[in-house]
Amino acid sequence: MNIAKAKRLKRSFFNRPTLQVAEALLGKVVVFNGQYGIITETEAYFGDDPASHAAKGETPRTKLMFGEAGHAYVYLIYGMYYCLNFVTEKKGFPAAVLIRGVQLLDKTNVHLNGPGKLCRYFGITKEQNGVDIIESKDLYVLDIKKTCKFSVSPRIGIKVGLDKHWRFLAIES
DNA sequence: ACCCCGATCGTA
DNA sequence: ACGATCGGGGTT
Repeated sequence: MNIAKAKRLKRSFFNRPTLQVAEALLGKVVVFNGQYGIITETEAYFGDDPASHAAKGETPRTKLMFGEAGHAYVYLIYGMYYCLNFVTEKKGFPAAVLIRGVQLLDKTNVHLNGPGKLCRYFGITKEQNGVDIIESKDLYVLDIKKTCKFSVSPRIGIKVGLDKHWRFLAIES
């Protein structure tokens, strides 16, 4: 895996239908402060889906989901865990992809399975909320041009929108 | 000012 | 199965 030659994902990658982005992010590498994680699990939240934070309209917290694609949306959940999302689709349309799991590049035996574990290990907090991952020197995603086999399922930890199979899980090789 | 609850996780 | 822990957002 030639990380050194890998290029960052451009805004156009994120500025398209959220389900496409959620699927395409599998196998890409999220980078934060020199730490590398191969994305293994994602979930899509967009439009008027009742499970989305933005379902009831734009608020101070959710305004990022309505903003330009390619920004980080980080929120605190259950008073103790942060969750990392990447905003997708055109400005004005609320959408984001939740990063639920990564495999560490340099510790292949460590699998951070769960959005809270991922942020805790990487040290991602509210500080990263709103970061432009196309321009940031600290937080971005590398395109290693790998296509993944994957399965889909309902999203985790929600009580509504369970009819939508918008969770994408890379199949172990 | 108050109340409810959540895109989770570790322990039991 | 359940408790920890706290901010967002709606209601009084």
